[in-house]
Amino acid sequence: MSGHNDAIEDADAAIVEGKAPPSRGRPLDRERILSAAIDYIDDSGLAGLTMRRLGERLGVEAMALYRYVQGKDELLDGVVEALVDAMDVDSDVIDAPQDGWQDFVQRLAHGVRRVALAHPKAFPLIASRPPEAPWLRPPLRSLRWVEIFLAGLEAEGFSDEAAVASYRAFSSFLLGHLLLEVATLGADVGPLDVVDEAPEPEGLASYPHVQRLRPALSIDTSSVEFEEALEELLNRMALMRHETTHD
Amino acid sequence: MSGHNDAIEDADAAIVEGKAPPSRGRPLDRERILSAAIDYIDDSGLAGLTMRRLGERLGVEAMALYRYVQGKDELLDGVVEALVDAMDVDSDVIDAPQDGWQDFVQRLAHGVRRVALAHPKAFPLIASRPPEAPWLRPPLRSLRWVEIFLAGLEAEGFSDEAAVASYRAFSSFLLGHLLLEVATLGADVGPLDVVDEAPEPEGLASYPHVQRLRPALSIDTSSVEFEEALEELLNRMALMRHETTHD
DNA sequence: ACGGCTGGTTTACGTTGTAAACCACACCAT
DNA sequence: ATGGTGTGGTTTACAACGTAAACCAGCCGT
Repeated sequence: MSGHNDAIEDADAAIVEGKAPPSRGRPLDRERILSAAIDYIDDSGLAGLTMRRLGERLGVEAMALYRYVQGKDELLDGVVEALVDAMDVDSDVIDAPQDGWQDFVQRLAHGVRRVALAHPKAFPLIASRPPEAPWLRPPLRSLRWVEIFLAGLEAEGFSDEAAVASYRAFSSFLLGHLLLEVATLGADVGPLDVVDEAPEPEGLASYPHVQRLRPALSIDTSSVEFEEALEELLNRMALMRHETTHD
Repeated sequence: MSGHNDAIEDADAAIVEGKAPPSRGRPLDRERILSAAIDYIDDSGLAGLTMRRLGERLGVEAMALYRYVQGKDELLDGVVEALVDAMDVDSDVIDAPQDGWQDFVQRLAHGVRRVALAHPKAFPLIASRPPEAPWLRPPLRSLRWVEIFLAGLEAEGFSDEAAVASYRAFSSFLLGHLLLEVATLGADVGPLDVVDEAPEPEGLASYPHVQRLRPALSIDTSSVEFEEALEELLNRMALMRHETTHD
């Protein structure tokens, strides 16, 4: 299995001289745990993530994790929280100066997308765990984000209704699009583990259109489709803005 | 817990005269199992669904289920399959005569939505389980549907590209929108169980827009928002059609 | 030297999915 | 009637999971 267990025991015998603390290096903290969890999900799928295995990956016994995490649920919540944080780092939406709401929205969308694509197997968690506040929808689930979004739009003339409507349109667009993109990226979304490449859907022959268009139905890895859809959305938002704005 | 266990034992004693077979009525079949599973999820959440409990609900031991279902995974697949079937019954998309692709698409959308709202806690399964064919995306995951969709559009002048693009736009729209709708309906989406009503998100005070607009952020139970978004989509599809069509 | 904290391990238990063996009846040909 | 073969279920068993509870081992300031 591992082969570095012996290494650990070696250390166990060799700690006499260094200041080497028990298990490994620094004493483990919540952040290390969360990022280890994400790593694990990224390369072995959500289904395989288990307290014991996560512990093992960190060179520690499963129960050790419970000092930093309330339980598995809380750990998963922590994972989505971490992903969300990664998103705003990745979209520069907090500090970077924005020119116009379109730029802002675009930046946001791309930031979220980058993270989604970077962690295809973890992303669905965002959609599948209930947010802290029920009216806070994935993937924009942090209060800060929603605030920035709404404030940003209103600062540029969106009415309350227009801003809220835009928020909804934006988040549902992003969620749907990214979930589908991510799903065709080898994700095993959900409780199930990797399902090895379905051989050839039975009875394909009786569905001529599907059969003929099959290659086209696979998602393109390029971002062109996303780009176009996003463009659409921006237009739509622009319309919303003028429908109810009063400047 | 139940109190009809005794009833069963009564029957056990009383089977002498009737032809009453062992456990209960007819001898259990896959369909009964699946619909029991859906019922269970509907009123106790996906997380609580367990082979033993499902068996119990059917008046049978857990292992009995394995005669009709390969395992839990296969059972969950069965559940989504059942839901998808329910959708096409519910949207009359197979037999009912359609007048124009817009009507067709609208029917489809509403059929899917009805099922989603009828089973808010089960619907996310559709999004979370990998489809038989990887290019077959939720929520339109049956070959038949995709075929009908594509064929329907092409019959009315959509080019291959336009039809495929429409298919994608449609499914990602539907998925995103419904997932969000369903999520704010008391669903416990995913592996976690019901999380009891978050008390009041901490630090709400520092997010004025969010705070002020909070009621508006909750989804409206009416279908107006869905209707509008769908309308948007139809317009967009109409554009796609003429962009690449050649008649 | 010593009580207490910190960070971890051990042990233990209940619950889950499921393999394997087992059983009871119904049905049928002999 | 008599045995053989399904069919539809139960029993038993086990490994893996999440996690509570008790238990260490060093380090700390006094």
